Amino acid sequence: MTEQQRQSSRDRILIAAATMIGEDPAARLSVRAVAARAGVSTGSLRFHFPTQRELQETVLAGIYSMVAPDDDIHDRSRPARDRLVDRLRQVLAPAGVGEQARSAWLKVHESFIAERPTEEARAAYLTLDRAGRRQIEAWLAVLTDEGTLAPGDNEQRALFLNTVITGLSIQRVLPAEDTVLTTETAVLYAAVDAVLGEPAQG
Amino acid sequence: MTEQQRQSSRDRILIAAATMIGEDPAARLSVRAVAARAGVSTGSLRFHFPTQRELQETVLAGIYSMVAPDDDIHDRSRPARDRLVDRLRQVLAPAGVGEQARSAWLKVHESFIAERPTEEARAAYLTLDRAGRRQIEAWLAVLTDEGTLAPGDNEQRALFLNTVITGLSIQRVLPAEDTVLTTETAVLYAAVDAVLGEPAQG
DNA sequence: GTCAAGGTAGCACAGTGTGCTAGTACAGTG
DNA sequence: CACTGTACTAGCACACTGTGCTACCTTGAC
Repeated sequence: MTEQQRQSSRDRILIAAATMIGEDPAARLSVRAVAARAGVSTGSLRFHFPTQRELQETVLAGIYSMVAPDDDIHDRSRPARDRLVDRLRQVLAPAGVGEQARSAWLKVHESFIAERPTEEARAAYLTLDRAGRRQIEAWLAVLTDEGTLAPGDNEQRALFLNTVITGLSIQRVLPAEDTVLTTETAVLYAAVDAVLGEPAQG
Repeated sequence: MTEQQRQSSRDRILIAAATMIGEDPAARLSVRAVAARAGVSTGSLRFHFPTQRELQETVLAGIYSMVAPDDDIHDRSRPARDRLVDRLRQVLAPAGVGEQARSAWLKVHESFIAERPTEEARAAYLTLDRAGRRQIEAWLAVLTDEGTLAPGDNEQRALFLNTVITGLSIQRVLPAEDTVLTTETAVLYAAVDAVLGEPAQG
């Protein structure tokens, strides 16, 4: 039962933390709060997650790993902003978190920045980047079609959202106070609300 | 001597805090540390600066005003969005363009990403980053005071704008189709409009 | 003199993250 | 069977954090 116990305890912590984030995206995820919520001692929590940062990053990774199906953008039963945020999260997901994010970025840096990139590398990046923007544009088109998003320059909007995504992914690599976990969701919604024309308010 | 006492005590605190920042830009400016350094009790510090944030902002404002006067943000003869965009451009300026941007980024990369950063480096970046956000927040406060910007969570708004700035500065380094400059302005205005609550449309 | 402010000192409280130790359950091994 | 090492848990202790509160002391006005 050791294995089951280990899983169940670690999972209980993660579930508790994720739930707390779900209830309040700005939740602090403090040691004692999460431990109490999970019905676990602080020591046990420390055992599974040696540092608080580690816990928060794991939770964040968990949120992003819940992949939604591609056609999720069409699901009108959910608010458009939620759907769009989910899609953007999917774009952001490969960036990873913590150490993973760092090594992922190192590759990008190596290929496109460190040495003045070759024309070939440049072209490769451009098509990749353009593909990302087109993808975002496609999602926006869906929302426009269903009337949720006012007709307008979706290319421009996609460009804007893409910039926000880029900023967020870099902030995952650079040092941060607590994990981006608490702030990232807020920023994503702010960006989406800006595009959807709703009052941008945190 | 009341006036002199008040000034000297308040000033001693500010001087102590500024000195600590000078010695170590990553200083945390905690209540007890500053109080001890200024030769003052924590209670006295609390009296002059009811909240710790207030102290930190005052110190930062003092430092910033020496470096760069930001009068332009007050110029009501120009639209608020233009003024704010200008200020953000100023933040973005040190990032440079083209080759300059590349080498500037290389330094950041070297210090904070390439090697897993030391705790010291981490802290240094954090205070730098925080200072930037506070600066943006200060500008937003001006707009709130003059009634242009609806009262709200300016900290959150600053966080959002900061993310956009980060994204733009990286996009200056990464390969781009045409000059980023044409699209950059549009993105900046989109972000600013999002914060100002105007219909976000380029 | 009396009184009220303005300012100071310093403790108390509720938090925070992390380290440490004692104890438990269980697998593997003699 | 006993023994041992490992995985895990519980819970306290420590050194911090920011803030509220009370007691005390000047100092100036009346």
